[in-house]
Amino acid sequence: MTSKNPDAKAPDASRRSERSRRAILDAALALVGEVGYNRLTVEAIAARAGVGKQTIYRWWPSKAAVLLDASLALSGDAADGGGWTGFPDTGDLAADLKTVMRATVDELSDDTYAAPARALAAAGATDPELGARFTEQLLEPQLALYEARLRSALESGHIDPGTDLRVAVEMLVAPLTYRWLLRTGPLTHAFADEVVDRALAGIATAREPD
Amino acid sequence: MTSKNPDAKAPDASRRSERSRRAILDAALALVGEVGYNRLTVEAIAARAGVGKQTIYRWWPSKAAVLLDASLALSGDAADGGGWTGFPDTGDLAADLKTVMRATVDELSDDTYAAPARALAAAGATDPELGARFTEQLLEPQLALYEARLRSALESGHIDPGTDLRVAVEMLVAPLTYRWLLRTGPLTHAFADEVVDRALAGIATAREPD
DNA sequence: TGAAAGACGAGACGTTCCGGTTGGTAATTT
DNA sequence: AAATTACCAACCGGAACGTCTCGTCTTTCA
Repeated sequence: MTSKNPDAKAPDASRRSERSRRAILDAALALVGEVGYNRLTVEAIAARAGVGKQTIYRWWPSKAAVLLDASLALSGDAADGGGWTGFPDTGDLAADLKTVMRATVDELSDDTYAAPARALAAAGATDPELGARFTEQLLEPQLALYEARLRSALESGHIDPGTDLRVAVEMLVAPLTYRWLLRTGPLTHAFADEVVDRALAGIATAREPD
Repeated sequence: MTSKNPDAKAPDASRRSERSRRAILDAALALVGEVGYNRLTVEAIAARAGVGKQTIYRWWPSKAAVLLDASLALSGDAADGGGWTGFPDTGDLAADLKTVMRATVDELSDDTYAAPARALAAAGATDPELGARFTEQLLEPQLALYEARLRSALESGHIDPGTDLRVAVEMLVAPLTYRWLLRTGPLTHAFADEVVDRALAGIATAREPD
């Protein structure tokens, strides 16, 4: 597992088959939605993709890594397509946050996107190395968008200057993720709105600036 | 796996060996701390406990179920021992919450307790049935304690009467769990304090009552 | 008190899947 | 044209699964 073959022939990336790569990622996404992460096997991915197992093992160290790449490609496609890249900034912080967090609720309720994300979050919780990559590559970019929006609000005086923005971001995002992963309650737009309102009350400046 | 044998002879619980049961739970807890959840096997649990595999399969449907029972026993022991059962209620809500949440931070940083909890949370995220039992039997009792304390504060006028206490509880607990599971930052007493202060600001009454 | 029932420890069994390897094929480079 | 290299397919030991069969021991009941 951990021991690398010293004669490991570094594969030539320039000769890599893009067709196979896409087929593998697509198959992984489809299968994790059908059978779940635990029953997901490299063999099944290879069979579904019409690919030899070796082709998978050549380019990825584990099924978790395959799924991470697949999710990255998925979110990349979403960004290229209709999805937003930047955070809305209409000047109304609460409204902007609700817009995004409602969209997040919808996303987490859609199994096409949620199944692999859930699988990765779970796998990352017990596998520190994978968890680090998951958090860094998928989660942090999202959190950075929130933080940028909050910084904008802070600079325009809507947020208490003493606020730790990182903590503020997590207080917004964590309740949603918590309910989603642990299923402690329904994940609704109303819940998202309530979280935004309560969290903002905790960091807002007492009066409207200017 | 899922199909139950129709001729499944229900084992007679009254004849169950308490000695074996404890040995199995202890072995499961010890092993999950040593090798982690992924490498935890039923065979190893049986060997460590000095027990036949069948004895495990007779009483539990999966290794996850074993670990859940083990964790329940663990938290039960903690409650019987030095642990607190009721929530502190000194009249100072913020102080009481910080006391408990700092203790939670310490608990989540201690691998004896955290390793099985992390494994269960992860397994429950992908296995809805297990997740439901985990949430219901381990999580909800904890959340209920928080909610009771908040209700006390609400009745004594320290909290806005319009507050949804359930949401308030999750806004307190979720950030801690989030950092713990996803490792987005250090899990410290300072973080717990900050969360309490910010969350309370969002639900506190504007002035001290009476 | 003796026999039946049932849980127990130990471990063999067939299955599934893993991770790695080999062989033959197709495609690109030289 | 020849060599290189990724590709697909197939096969191999090993690990763990879940089921099962023993012989032993305790409990229950006739």
